[in-house]
Amino acid sequence: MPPLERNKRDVAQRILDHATKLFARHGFVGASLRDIAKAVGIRKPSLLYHFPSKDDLRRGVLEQMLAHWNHAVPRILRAATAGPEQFDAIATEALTFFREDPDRARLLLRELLDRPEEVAPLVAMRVQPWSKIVCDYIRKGQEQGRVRADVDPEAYVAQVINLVLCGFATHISISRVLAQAPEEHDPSERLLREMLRVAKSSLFETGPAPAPARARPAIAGGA
Amino acid sequence: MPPLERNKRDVAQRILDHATKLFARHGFVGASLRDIAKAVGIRKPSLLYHFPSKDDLRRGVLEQMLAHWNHAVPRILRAATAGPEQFDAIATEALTFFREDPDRARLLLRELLDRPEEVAPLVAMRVQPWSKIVCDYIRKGQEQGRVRADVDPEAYVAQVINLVLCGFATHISISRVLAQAPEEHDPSERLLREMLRVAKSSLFETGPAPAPARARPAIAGGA
DNA sequence: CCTACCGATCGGTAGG
DNA sequence: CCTACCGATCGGTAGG
Repeated sequence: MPPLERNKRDVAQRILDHATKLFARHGFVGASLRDIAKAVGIRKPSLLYHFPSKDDLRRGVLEQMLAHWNHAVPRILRAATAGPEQFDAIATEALTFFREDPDRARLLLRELLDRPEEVAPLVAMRVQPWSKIVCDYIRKGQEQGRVRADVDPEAYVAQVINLVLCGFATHISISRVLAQAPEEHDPSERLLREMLRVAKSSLFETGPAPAPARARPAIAGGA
Repeated sequence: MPPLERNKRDVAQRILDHATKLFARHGFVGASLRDIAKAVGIRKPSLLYHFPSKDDLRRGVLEQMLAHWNHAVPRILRAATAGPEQFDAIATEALTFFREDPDRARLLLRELLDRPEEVAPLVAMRVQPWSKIVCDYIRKGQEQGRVRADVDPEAYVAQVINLVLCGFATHISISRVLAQAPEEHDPSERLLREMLRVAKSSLFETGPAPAPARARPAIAGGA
């Protein structure tokens, strides 16, 4: 690639990054092209050379985030072979995506609020493949009796998405609601642990709770 | 109250209602005073007579919503004496608040995203009293062995708030993600049921499963 | 990548 | 409650 082309791509990348942050923080209408350009260190018309309109920039930001998600999915699914331990692995992996940058959750939530008709199918398309896999595992787990019979797989996945998305997007605010005791240092740790616990215990037949030692002979479980 | 005063209040009320809807749909910056005034059927300067600035209008909208919430709380807490059946009652009651008008969830979520520092303490103040009560019931339930020992009461309440708030705010979008089978009529029913199930089964020691009848003598509990 | 400029729309005011 | 008007800022263009 010629150095000029490379340079152009770098600038576009920096624009996308700063736009992501400002859209997430102030919303699409709340973040002006001037502000974004200033954050990048260029003038507004220069920004409009890379992205012909504000809406083009918005789509670019959304696409980049979904592309990042696509990149994280294989790593997530590699850990998905069901069972309580694997659940922790897949969950931790999925949480990492938003933990890396909470602006992702905020941006996605804003887009879902601002343009449901446009964004929902876009998200659905990206979610469907791994949602399908997770649902299949849930159903298999139900047949084996590991997973609660009353779980509605698709609806369960939707709830977990809600939990994670909203949890990260508002975790600052919700932390404060929680932090009535000001001596607490990082309430988000507590919130994250409980988020995981809720998702997990509502899925599996029996939680990891210390079973009341009913003196049951150990069973050599099949794979 | 003189008829002129009464008329003024009615107009202010209609302004608040339309502002709530438009703020919820397009966000605070995305909804202009002109649009709101037009929806009410008056001109912009007339609107500014009732609410001196756009920010005054925003605070008015937020206050009205929190006031509505305060009005609903006693009804909710009346159903709160813990136990699996009461859980359904209190949950249904709480859901009614957002079901009456999903714009409430959208508005609150937007405010939490736009102005976390300002809104979080405001919400915390309104949530604290009943959150405290619910947490006490959870702890009592834990002592009695009805509620899972590994539940973190405050964090659990935060997760349920997330679940409900985000669930209603984005239920249109999330429904579409779910509705891969187009023959489904109302996916929101499925989502709501699963939302309730997740909240419930992650709280109680054993789900609504037939308890193994341990023939425990009834205890006349003191206050 | 810039300066200079465009019409449109924003929240808000004057004055009645 | 209105008409008329304000400066500021918006997204976007011309032209280099």
